[in-house]
Amino acid sequence: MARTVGSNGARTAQAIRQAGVQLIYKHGYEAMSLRQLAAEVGLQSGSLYKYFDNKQSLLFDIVRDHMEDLILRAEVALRDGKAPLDRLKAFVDFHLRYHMTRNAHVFIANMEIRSLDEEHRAVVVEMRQRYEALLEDALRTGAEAGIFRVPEPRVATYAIISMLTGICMWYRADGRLTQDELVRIYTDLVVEGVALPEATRRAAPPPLAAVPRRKVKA
Amino acid sequence: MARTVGSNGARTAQAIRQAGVQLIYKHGYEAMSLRQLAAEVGLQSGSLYKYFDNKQSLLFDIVRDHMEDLILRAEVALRDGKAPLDRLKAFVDFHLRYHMTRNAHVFIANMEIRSLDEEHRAVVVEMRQRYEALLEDALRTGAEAGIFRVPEPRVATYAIISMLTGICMWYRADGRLTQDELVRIYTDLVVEGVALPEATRRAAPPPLAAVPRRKVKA
DNA sequence: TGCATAAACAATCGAACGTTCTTTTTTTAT
DNA sequence: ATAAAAAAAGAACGTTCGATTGTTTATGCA
Repeated sequence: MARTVGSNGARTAQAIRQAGVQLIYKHGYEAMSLRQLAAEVGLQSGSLYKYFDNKQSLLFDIVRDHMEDLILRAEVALRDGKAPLDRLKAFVDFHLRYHMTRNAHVFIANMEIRSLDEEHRAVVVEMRQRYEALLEDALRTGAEAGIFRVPEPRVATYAIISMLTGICMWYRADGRLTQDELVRIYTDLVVEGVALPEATRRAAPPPLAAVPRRKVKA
Repeated sequence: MARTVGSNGARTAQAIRQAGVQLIYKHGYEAMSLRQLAAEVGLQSGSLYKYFDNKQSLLFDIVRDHMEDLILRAEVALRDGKAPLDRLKAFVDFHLRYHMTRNAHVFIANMEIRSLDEEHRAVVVEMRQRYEALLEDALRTGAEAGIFRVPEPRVATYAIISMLTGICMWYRADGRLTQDELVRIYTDLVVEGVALPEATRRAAPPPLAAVPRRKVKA
């Protein structure tokens, strides 16, 4: 056998990418062998090299593409960013939903940075900083406007992003809570943690709408 | 050569453990080779097997010991736990300082769980749940007492722990902010995010003392 | 229909891996 | 002083890894 019937380069490339994401997610980059990956898409390991230069560049491609997508969508989500509080809420909403949906990609982008060599890592780190700046800017302008209590926007950015990103460690689509409910819970946590009471009461009546808040006590 | 002058089993075991932590932290468990580890402590790779059964059990020993230490110290820190708010603050304080100090251990325990085989992983997961329960209990009792606004203690636990643990991704001992300052910042974030306004104002005047709070505006 | 090209196979390379075993040297205890 | 025990060396093992190469087959276009 050589070229197999119905084979198609674009489709195979796609399959390799998808299987690669899943395998790296499950076993880690180092632990995933190219033979394993090849078997997953029904190829011999050597054939993979039609689709990437080497194992390292496969990882980089996956991470870079993911980061590009993340930044692009985030910028869209915050585009008509008016008040800092709105941008903060939009960021939380976007980040959470994205991380709930792209579980594997996100995990890889966060955990396998160390497996990238110097130059590739530098690129990804720079992209991540660009992404983080979206939140940090909102926090900083909010603090300067006197509606956020954020003495250290950089630290708060790290803290909030860590908190939100953590959801991809345990979220399951068939879990007890819906995406909307989770977004609600996290948004409350973040907004209450960051915004001055006056700001929230003035700017946003009851934060979203549906799920009853402050059921406890009165 | 065979046994080297001044060699000592206990000391070597210690050195192996330490070097193992550093190498796994830097390169990941899969990426760390035993030859690399052996070279780090000045041994031949085969000689390592005097000190562990195999690579897997080295990882497990490191993670297990760390988790035991973590839980033990946490229980001590929360021992005289009175009010939920005090226990919450104590947890934040402890968790942060521990994670700032034991950077590498913490990172390994969090990231290399996937590299453990079934039985070992089950043990570690169980320990982690025991640790998480310390925070979850505080949140739950606080919510039931009506001083916390926490509709989902389990989710809030994940969120808070993720946020706090994230500090070991960027904290450096020689950084701009001191441990005390960081503890202050994070504590404010968490307490404000979780406690009802009445509770904080009544129970805790100005949370700690030193660093000026709410400098922004009035 | 014929042909260039794309797609995949099949075999193989050297290096590195975890692990085992035997031997040698040092230390310790008698 | 001597024997037992401890500590490490060092060689070798079977495997697996990422990567390379040459070949074969299917496809799409002229």
